[in-house]
Amino acid sequence: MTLRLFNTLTGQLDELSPANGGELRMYACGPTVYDYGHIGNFRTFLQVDVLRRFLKLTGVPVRHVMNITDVDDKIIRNAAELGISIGEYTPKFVDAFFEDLDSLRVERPEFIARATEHIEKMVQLIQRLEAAGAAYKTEDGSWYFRLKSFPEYGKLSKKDLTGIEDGARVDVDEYEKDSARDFALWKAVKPGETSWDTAIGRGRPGWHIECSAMSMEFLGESFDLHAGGEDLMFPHHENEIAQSETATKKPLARHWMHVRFLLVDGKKMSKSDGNYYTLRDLLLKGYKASAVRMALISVPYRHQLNFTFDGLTEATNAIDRLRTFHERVTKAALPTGESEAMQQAAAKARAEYFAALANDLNTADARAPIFDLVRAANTALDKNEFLAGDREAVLATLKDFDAVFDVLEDRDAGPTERAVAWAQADGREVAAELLTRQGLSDGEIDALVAERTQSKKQRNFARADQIRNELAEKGILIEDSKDGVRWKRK
RNA sequence: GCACCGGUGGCGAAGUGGUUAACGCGCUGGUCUGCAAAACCAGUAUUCAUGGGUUCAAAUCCCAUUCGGUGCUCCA
Repeated sequence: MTLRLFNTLTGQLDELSPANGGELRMYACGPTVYDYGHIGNFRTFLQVDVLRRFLKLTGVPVRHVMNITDVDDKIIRNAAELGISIGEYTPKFVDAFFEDLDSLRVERPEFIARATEHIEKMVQLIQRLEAAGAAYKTEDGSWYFRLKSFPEYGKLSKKDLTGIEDGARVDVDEYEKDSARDFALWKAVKPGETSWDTAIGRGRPGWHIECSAMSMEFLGESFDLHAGGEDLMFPHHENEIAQSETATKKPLARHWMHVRFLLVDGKKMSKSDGNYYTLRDLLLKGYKASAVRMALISVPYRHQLNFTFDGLTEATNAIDRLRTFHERVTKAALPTGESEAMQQAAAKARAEYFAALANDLNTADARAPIFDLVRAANTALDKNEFLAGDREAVLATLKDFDAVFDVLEDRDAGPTERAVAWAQADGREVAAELLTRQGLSDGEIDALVAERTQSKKQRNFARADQIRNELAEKGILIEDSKDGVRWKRK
């Protein structure tokens, strides 16, 4: 099954497959590590995760590179305010970023490329551009890309810049540029700023050059897919194309994927509007990492997603349904044999699931057949028509579902515990409820559940209900079934 | 201002010319249960922002209106 993915460059759904057979080589823009990641960042990384997981599920090996921008204006500014170097400033946020990715179960790209570790490659690329007549140095020692040297500029974002007059938006600090739209490749050193002493002078890289240099380093001069948030389309990706293609005379990437911004409560997220959330904020409000993952994944990447707390609750409950079902199918005592109906239902769900994802990663559509299967199987289980031979077929379909969604197994305690530990270490307030929930060990719960079962046998329902209520207060829910008692953490 | 995207049940969200408008959450009633929970069953949009048009046929195409969002500048 071949994935048909919207290609920003062509404006249509194009099949995505490795140009040279073998690995699919992709580059996805990563974070600028000047602060903790917010849910908008993570929507993009999660959607790219969906993409790479689906590729792997369909048998396409992936060579995925993500950059870490660990030098830029904001980082320099923030570090300066604290009176420390950028090398002292960024590690905390790099670590936090990867911890958050782990919490959200985002797979690690095969390669992580840090801007500050590839300065030399960037310098070489700028020299190459200079040789091609596309880069020039200004009096202060900065280097710029000459936009006029790349007539195709704007082909990705479909912008026609020919009609835009120079001077309309000239930045007064940049009067030395040949043209107002020429963009920086290298910024001359300023007093007190981090800089590198290089063949093209002392300074630091412009933002766009790192991606051109590092994608070339890890993926070659032309590769299969380049992805990122929609905001990066212009100017960032447009500039990457200009730099790379001018230097190599080859298409940078055949396929471009852009993830739409999310809204929070119907508005663009911003700190001043008070609707700005990091992953940690949500975990500390008691939401599960899996629910955040589910909520951010369930709306297809090309659609605006309106993030709300109701949406997180919905995701939480949907996951509960799936997990409850998964456990039921796994553990139920079943009559021997195979039922034609269930075999077919599992196969149909699987086929529809794959078809939905292959159609431009339609995650919303992909969920539907899985829930259809859950209902059909629950019904069969209730009627004792679900047979032992059906278990494998249904679990196989769930496994394919989870290969992309990755929410079935309850691993939510870890991220929440980490968030709590981080908040306490950081001197932040932690809700008491969150702490009490962590108060009971599995063994203690098992003991209480056993006592309740015993009480029930003795028809001491008062004691049984008392135990159930006590556990409920601590976020533990009990469910009696014909296959025994099970409990789960809310 | 210019450009783009979208308005589908209480909420989220599929579906982009043709069976009873997926799926999830929620809500109501029922079955099951000592009571719950889970699960299942039934109900919950005669209708897809509004008005007009094209067509044998439109949520799906066209026009207008309206509302919301985004981009044009750092931003995932």
